[in-house]
Amino acid sequence: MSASLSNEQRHARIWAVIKRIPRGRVATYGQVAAEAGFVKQPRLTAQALRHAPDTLELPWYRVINAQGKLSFPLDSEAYRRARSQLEAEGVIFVRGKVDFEIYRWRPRSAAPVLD
DNA sequence: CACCTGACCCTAC
DNA sequence: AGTAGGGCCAGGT
Repeated sequence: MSASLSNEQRHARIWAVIKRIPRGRVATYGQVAAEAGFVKQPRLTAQALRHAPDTLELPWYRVINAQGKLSFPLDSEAYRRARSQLEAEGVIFVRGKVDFEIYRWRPRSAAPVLD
């Protein structure tokens, strides 16, 4: 991907992807990055989220790590807010984890996997 | 320029 | 299931 993109441009692209995650679905940091055109750069998603202004009202809680868990300390406010939001949308946690088979976001624009 | 760190990921063990 | 180490890329010091 172009290395001449500014951070704001990169963040904006990632924010746009996050906005597309539907209610009751989740996506991983790596998935979001790849969807925005930044393969193997999951940390870019984390960075974009960290810099995201609240006014954007992004569904940040729908972005979880590749293990199906929330990337926050269990006793943090962020964890509680994210988890209750997801549960309010119907996402079920089993032993602190989300089942990707059920809740993973599958964007239509994704490259078709022909087997 | 050389580390160090991160709302990460993957593969072992 | 939990931990360890390496990989990855961008920013900060």
